[in-house]
Amino acid sequence: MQITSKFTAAVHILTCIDIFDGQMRVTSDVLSGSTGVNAVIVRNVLGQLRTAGIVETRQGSGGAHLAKALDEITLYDIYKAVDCVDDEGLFHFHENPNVECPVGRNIHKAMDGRLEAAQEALENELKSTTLAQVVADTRKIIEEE
Amino acid sequence: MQITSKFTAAVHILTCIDIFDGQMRVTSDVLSGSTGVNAVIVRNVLGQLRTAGIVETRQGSGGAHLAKALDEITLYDIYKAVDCVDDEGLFHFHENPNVECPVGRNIHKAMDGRLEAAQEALENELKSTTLAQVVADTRKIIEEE
DNA sequence: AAAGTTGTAACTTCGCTTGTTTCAACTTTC
DNA sequence: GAAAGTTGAAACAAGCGAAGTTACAACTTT
Repeated sequence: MQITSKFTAAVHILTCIDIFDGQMRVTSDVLSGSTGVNAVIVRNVLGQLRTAGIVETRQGSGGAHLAKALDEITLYDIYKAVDCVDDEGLFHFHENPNVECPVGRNIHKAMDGRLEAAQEALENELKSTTLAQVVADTRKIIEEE
Repeated sequence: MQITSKFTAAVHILTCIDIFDGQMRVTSDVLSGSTGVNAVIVRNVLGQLRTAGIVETRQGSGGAHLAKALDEITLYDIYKAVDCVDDEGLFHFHENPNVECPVGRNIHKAMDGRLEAAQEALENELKSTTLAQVVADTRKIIEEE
């Protein structure tokens, strides 16, 4: 099992927008070309990022722009925006533990806190990284090529 | 996307083995009854846990037993045993970034370290929790019922 | 008015997770 | 040693979600 590639695609998309905005009109077609992700999927991702207040797009005119400063966008913001995990959480509990069994009816309670803590550890790490860092690294690697 | 329920099922299974071993023969049927998970799946999970050196099972005789002390089994050991994530890692990178594009051919390098750090944060949290803690909590909740 | 772009819905494809069926190999018990 | 119960494993089916695809209305710019 893996976290949807929409997440890495979204980071890629935002990095492109930052780097190419001003030089060209960054349309969903351009972004599809760079990411290798279908243009409709790109537009879906852009839609989710727009809902989250991370980018600005408009029908007709074409070209996406960042709606926030790079260092105000964390990887967690992006991860949340593209719905990597739903309300159920990262871990999928087996669905029919037997309530007739003392373990079956209590295992959920015994585990939930620990599963949440693990998920939180992941998310805190994502919160501590900003898009500014990723873009800076990308620019640096490009310059060193 | 979610981490396979085999993980929580495995923890449930191990908890049952610890609590019921001695009182009854803890067969895959018994475990299937408590977890609500198909008995064949239970046997698969037990097989993975056996490969990892966490439980002992034998053909014919029936009944699983723990192969280690409770406090020597971490949630991470179980998570690894049941193959929650493969070698690719927890995050799924979009597969065809365009190497003609400076961002496309470098985004992987720019992100990989940070994705690994996030995954590690999750796994470290799982490493810090032992089955002993989960079983202790489960017993406590049962007593308080 | 024409051309290009976004937003969205409906459908398809593919792979993964879980369940199911089946059966050989093994152990215990009578 | 035969019967009953259990494990291990393979093969197949069903269901679900991710990603791609097609199609088109709404919008902007020229």
